[in-house]
Amino acid sequence: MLPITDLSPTGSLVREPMTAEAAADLSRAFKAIADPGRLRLLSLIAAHQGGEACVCDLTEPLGLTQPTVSHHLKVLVDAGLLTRDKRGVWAFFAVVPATFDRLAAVLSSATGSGPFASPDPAGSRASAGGTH
Amino acid sequence: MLPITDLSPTGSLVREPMTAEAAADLSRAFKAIADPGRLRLLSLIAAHQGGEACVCDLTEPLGLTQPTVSHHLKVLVDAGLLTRDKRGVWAFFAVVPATFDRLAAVLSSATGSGPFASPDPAGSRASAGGTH
DNA sequence: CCAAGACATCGACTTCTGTCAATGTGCCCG
DNA sequence: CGGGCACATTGACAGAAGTCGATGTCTTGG
Repeated sequence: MLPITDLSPTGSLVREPMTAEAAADLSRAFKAIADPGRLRLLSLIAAHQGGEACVCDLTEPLGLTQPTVSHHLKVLVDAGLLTRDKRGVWAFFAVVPATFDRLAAVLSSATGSGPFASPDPAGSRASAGGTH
Repeated sequence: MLPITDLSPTGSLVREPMTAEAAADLSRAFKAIADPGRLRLLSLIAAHQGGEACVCDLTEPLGLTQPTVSHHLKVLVDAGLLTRDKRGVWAFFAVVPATFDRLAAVLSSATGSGPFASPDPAGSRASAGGTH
């Protein structure tokens, strides 16, 4: 129900492996995007008039039924990637750029200082092999 | 088997919705990251000595069996997120920053010019509601 | 107040995914 | 050359996820 508590809960883990809790939170967010239909939904909504769209605008171009589209939209809203705004009979959905940025920051950290950054890209192979 | 053909196959779709093929490619990449164990694996490898680690270094901190860890590593290698380098009896895995950057670029495009960018964040609501 | 439209929810089904035990493969040391 | 070690593969299973038809809820228009 809650979108995402914290996408980088462990700022001190820059040089330490991610905790199981942090990994679970992150995986919840990435699972929401790891679906072809939902990716197309996000793209369709972003490319739509005014950056928002209702369900009836998305059902046909996706080739999925209305309940399925509604289900995917709920997943995206729960993940904090979309906002739902019900006006009259229609429900308008719009992207939340901040959430995308936070996820992007985690991934781009591979070449920066995040959880996927290599402290020593090439060197100190003295103890390579670890405890063996 | 092939890592990822192209993470942004449709550069011209900046203002057009993503194609089904592009969405399928992207979802394959994100599915690889959308798992708590694999996220921790990536983090563990990046934080390890020299930015690389073998299976035996990862089994115990993850709390998963060796076949399961090996399976996850294969998924990550197939997605182009890790490289495998077999030296002697050990197989060393290292992160591929370029792949992370490409995925991050797709997500950060929500506030830029990518597939998730809103052409008109607030305005031109004249035709809001589309065909209704 | 009733009918119609837009969307959400439910129930059921199929497929995908993560996990493990058991086994196979290749390398190294004695 | 034979035994042990690191890792990959296989087969089987439980749980999760995507999809649809049917139905419920709410709003608007007549």
